[in-house]
Amino acid sequence: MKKADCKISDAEWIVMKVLWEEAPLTSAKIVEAVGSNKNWSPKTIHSLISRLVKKGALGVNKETPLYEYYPLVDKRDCILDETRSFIHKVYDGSIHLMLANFIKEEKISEKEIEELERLLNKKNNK
Amino acid sequence: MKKADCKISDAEWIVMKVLWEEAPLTSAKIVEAVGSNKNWSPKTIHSLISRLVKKGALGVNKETPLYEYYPLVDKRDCILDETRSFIHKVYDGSIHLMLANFIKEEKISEKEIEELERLLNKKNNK
DNA sequence: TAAATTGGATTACACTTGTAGGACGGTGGG
DNA sequence: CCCACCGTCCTACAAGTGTAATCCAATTTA
Repeated sequence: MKKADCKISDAEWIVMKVLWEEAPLTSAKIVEAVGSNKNWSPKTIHSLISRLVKKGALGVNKETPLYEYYPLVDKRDCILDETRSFIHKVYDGSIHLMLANFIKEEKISEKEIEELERLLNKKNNK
Repeated sequence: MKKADCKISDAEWIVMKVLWEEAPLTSAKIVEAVGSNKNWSPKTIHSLISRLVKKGALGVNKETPLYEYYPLVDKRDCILDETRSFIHKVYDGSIHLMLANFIKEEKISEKEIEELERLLNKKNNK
């Protein structure tokens, strides 16, 4: 699981999330898992899988009769990357600005607020 | 200032941020403002400006000898859009998951933590 | 005033992305 | 045993992006 430069596009993320949830999977399984929330032709999903393999984000086990695919990049790393580039683009890199804006703009339930407060507290005491 | 579908690319965001900061500006001014943090040819910046005009994200005042450009889309709306699509891609739309992850992963100073707590509090009491 | 620079419009060009389709060979059902 | 369908690999193709260059007219500069 390398960090690598995982440049994963929007559509590809959907496939990756499936594999991060459960792996290895055959392409049929992936198609099935994705199918529920996206209306793509299986061909499209195959394309995405191939691209991800070529990019080095997915690995393939060719021993099995039907190839099995599994992630080669770490989900956490990809999330961090994606997050950083988002924050950089929109907030000029200011995490603080971003969090503040979020808390202000988005509707969060009271329970969630309490949990976030708890998290902040834990962080503060560390 | 319409909300419109502001599909602004990474590079274009840099230009928009300049104009949201101060407008209207001539292209020379924009080039100058961008120049400091990006190493683009002025030509590149002109291209971006034109695209933004074509997209309807920027307006032009052609009365002045040198055209003056200004935003037609609201910054806040664009941020919200961008944010939503980020959260949807990475966190399946869960704002809460996202905030929690942030607080966990990123290094935030103690002062910032306190301010965030203050914000959360205000939100909670509202 | 002639030359050099700049601004705006148009064009360029390779790469990525979304979204498949076609060819070919293996597998499963009748 | 033969055919239809699925998985793989390759190809396609238009739109969007990053990153300019060209052409022409206006403007600044020597």
